[in-house]
Amino acid sequence: MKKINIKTIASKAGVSTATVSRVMHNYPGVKEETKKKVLKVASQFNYEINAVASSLRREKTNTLGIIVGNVLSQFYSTLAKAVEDVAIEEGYSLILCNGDDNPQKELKYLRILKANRVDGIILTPTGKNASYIDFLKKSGMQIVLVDRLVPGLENDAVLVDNEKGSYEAIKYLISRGYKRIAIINGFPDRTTGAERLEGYKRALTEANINIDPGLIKTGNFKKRSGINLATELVEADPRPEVIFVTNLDMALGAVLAIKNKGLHIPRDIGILSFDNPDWTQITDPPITTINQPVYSMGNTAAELIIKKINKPSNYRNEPPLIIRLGTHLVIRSSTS
Amino acid sequence: MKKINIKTIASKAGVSTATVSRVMHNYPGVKEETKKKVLKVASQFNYEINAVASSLRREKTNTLGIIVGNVLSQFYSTLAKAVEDVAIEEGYSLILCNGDDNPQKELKYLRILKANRVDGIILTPTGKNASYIDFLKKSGMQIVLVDRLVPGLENDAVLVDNEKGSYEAIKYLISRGYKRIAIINGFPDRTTGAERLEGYKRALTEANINIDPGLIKTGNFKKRSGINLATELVEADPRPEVIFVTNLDMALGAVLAIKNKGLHIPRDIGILSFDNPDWTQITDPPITTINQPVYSMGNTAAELIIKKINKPSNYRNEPPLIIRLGTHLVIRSSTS
DNA sequence: GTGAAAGCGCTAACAT
DNA sequence: ATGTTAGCGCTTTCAC
Repeated sequence: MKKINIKTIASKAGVSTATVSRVMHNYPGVKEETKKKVLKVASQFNYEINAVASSLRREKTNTLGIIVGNVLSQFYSTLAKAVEDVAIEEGYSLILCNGDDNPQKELKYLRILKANRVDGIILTPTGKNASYIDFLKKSGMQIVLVDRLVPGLENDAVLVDNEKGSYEAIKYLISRGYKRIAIINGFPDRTTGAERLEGYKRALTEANINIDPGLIKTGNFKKRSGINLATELVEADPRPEVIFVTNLDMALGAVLAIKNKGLHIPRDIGILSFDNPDWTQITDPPITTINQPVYSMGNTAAELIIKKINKPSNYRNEPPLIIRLGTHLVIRSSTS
Repeated sequence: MKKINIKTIASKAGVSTATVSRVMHNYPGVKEETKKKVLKVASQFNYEINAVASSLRREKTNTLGIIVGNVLSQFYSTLAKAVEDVAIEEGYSLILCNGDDNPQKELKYLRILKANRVDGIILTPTGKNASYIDFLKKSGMQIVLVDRLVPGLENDAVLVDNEKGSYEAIKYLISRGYKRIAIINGFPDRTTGAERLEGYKRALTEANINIDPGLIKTGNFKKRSGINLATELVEADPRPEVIFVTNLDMALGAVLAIKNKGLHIPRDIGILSFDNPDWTQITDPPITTINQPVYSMGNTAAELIIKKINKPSNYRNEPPLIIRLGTHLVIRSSTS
């Protein structure tokens, strides 16, 4: 089948390529009759503007890139969906990249997205590539961070109030009589990790509970580390009364480890976790969680980046816009 | 900051643009010294080939499109991850589209991907746009279906043996003494729905159990319909002894509905579901599931499409390649 | 081993 | 209201 391009359509419709272009983009000032004629030919041939050529010429791709940790995690897939929903609404396509929370991979993807001249990048950063991100910004790329910040980089971001979320959760635990409260945290060099630990410490300190380094464990936000660290905690003597886990992948691991030891939640030990997908309702027992507005984060980030793309001048001399959304505690029966 | 393109690099390095192109693509036949010089300048400027221009010229974008139902569902996000893993390995980017199992949206996305001149499309089809998909194929687009087929369209596909998966599951239930076995199925016009129902019927028929239309419910693969249909089933008199649910989103709904009625699983009623994410291990009770090799499906589909892109002639006169992967039953305590 | 130049398909400024 | 045309940045053929 021979190639159909704007010239084909133009000649079949007896008009110039400029007119075809105008019609396809629904520009005003084309006679109704001409328009109809062109559209008819176009649909006859199932013609679509070649977005590659169009992007080259306009220096605009109408494409966004998103780099997430790993879409296998419900947190990130929700983020991706939220961004895609806005993108499609606004006429953008979305290139999906799984950075695996690996700084090298992140850098590789940033370069790929740059090469593809996406109009903007939404990034859940590892925290490591500040200088390259800065270079991208200087060369005109729009970037919005989600969930975390990059130390040493001033950039717009949409996040959750992690410190407060943690603080309130621990305060709740204390109010329920818990004293030996352990934490399984993720990477402390991720701002989420650092902030959640801060909230934990603040709540304990305010309640005059000693901060016991033996109760602070550091994992990598993955299930495996939840299993390992929960096992360590549970084997300690005395064991903690409750474990606060800073994301659900690790919490899943922790629950598995606890059950594996034959212990009962919450009678023998309690569990409280960040993140709140549907299925936490039907686990044994249903898990008390800190609900983050994940979809809203993605949505907000996408809307922000599109606004910035459309009117970069509005943001040029502004300080970085940091949007913090609130969390809320969902009390279920994994804490007594 | 002024724009850096191949000309900039060429002039700074004192060579022609052709040479820069050769170096950037690591073509042979460039003097080592020239190469070094060019690479040095390129890295100085953080230069990346403009993929948009390159794509236009080569008529190849090194981009794949994937249209999934909805990445919020673990099934689809796993698929997306599997495809992305292969894509990046092979030097492709991935455009993610959430078709929401809606034929109109699917068509819209197919057009967008066409406009973007992706090299191939991986699609979990709604089953509805056979003629447009056929047109795409005729205009040279590579397409691989995943999980389902499109009636009336001959196309390569990677799926699971749904009929057999269902059949074995029901046979297992019968062997455990269950007789009144209900099914909550998804869209019967999706091939997955149809095939899973077939397996259910075959197992019952073989065991000389009457097929009771009152025990066959049809939903839309979403949680809400799981809630509604399970409620209907549970309120019936006599109620079924076990419900076979054909995906996990609906099963989650069903579990919620059953608990809401104060019934105990599996004492009062059993549950068995397609799909097997990690968390089905820690639900109350852990759910007996039909494990599909979702990641392998995505992987296989991606590898296939890239092979087809690289050597379309190998596939030109072949009959459609239908790859069926096996499932296996994971017995847990939601069935007794 | 390297360079010159045409052209991929489109858009937008300008001309009519 | 519509047409003409230069040029976006790159790749590749052909020439040297």
